Amino acid sequence: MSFQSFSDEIVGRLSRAIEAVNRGSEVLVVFANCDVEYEGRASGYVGLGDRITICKPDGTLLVHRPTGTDPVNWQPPGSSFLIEDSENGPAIVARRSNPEEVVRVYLDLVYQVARFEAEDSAPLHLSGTEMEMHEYILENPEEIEPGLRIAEHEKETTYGTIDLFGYGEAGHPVLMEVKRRRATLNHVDQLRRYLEDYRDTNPNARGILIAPTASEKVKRALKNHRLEFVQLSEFSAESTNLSSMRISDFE
Amino acid sequence: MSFQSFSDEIVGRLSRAIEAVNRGSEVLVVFANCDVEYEGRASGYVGLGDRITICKPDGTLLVHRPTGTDPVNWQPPGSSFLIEDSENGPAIVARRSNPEEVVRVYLDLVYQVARFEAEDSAPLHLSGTEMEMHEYILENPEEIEPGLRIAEHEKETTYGTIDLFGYGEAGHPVLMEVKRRRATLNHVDQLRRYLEDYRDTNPNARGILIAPTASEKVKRALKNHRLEFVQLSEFSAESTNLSSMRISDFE
DNA sequence: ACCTCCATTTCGGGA
DNA sequence: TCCCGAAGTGGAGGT
Repeated sequence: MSFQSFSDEIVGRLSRAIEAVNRGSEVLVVFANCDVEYEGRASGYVGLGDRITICKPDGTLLVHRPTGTDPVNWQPPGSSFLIEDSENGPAIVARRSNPEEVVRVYLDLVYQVARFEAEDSAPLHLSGTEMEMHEYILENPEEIEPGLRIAEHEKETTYGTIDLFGYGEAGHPVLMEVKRRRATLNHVDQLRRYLEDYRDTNPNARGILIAPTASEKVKRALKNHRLEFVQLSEFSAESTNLSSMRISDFE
Repeated sequence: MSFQSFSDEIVGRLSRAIEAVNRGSEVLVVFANCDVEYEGRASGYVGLGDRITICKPDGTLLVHRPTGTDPVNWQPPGSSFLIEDSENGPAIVARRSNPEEVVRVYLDLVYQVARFEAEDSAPLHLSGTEMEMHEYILENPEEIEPGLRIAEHEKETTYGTIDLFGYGEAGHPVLMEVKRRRATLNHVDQLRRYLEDYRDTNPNARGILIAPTASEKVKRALKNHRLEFVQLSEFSAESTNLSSMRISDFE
């Protein structure tokens, strides 16, 4: 079998498979040695290597190396696929507009082509998010401080959304920024930004950063700006034993 | 063929494949109807659906739905794999510590199992990054403003790293924060934070946010804090035609 | 190991 | 559509 005929056969198989992907009915997975070219918001190139290319029916392209969580190249949902038979051999092309971007996977050697008629409509249930932390605090404001009364959730202001807004025991407004993981200087900035408007009119307005942990540097930055830190690590489902939860707990 | 024997056969094939993955020599890709359980920093569950599960030799697990760029569940590099034959059928288990996390892919129906002895050591060359923007400004400071002299790149301070630090024509210190895409309020915060120390001792210290675009709100926020905006969209490789670049330009 | 910040971030929600 | 902020963010680079 000459290279040309091999290439023709592959191109035919890939073209038929890509049609099915563009119709929205199948996932295409190609195991191949390839190099990849990208141009769009940035531009890039990665030389020959063994990779797994996935074309999803929603127009997502993924090119995965044998290492790492993130694809080495990709195209977000909404792209359209095309097999180009260039002089360098067949290439999987994924193109989108807004922004104009194109990824070309030049197939040097195709090991395997797999088509997968996949159906998946199950919702993902995720627990331990920041939103759940909000809800926990709404139901247990005393965990933040005695006498705290929470008046608003996701309060919109000119310069962003305050996670939780309320009033302390002394009646002063309290702005709360909640983080589900270790607080950073950025989070301090965020809280300061929200608070600015309030302190203009009410110098006694308070700001509390709520997170499971914070470095000394972050705590110092908070102090310098007359902001407070409240540690809150355990919330909601933390105590429930997930090893005993399955479908029942999520539906 | 009874279900039991089917399961036994699959478990055997998967176990042998997982061994190869843990040895670091192969990628395993499983096309299956499955449900997935995750517990770690958060916890989650997604019901039955057709998905592609990828086990990489560096200990990365990916579970991909037929839609979306991101996996519905995953485990970062460093995890170790195991086939568990539970009462619910065989499951691919990926576990890691620090943080302690586990993902279980319960295989309800396996359509296909693919093993891929993949070798990939090609470096990724990416162009159009923020670092390239820095370099462009270092070489063309006049694009920011006439008379600007840049003294330091990535200048470390107590509260973060200043992208570019220099002196304006009048001799005042100039702090620059560079963004490769549209500037946000967060970026304004970042610049303000860096500038605070300087304005304590030198009220004439200036701050410039450099980005291709910024919303009116961001520009207003900058003005309110006596900060400046400089638009810089074209830099370095923008003019070079990538359609004519291939291996030669990257090596 | 911690800190900091970029990313072709992606994704979701609201105006 | 843009804007804003979370994410099980991941990943790199420095200390």
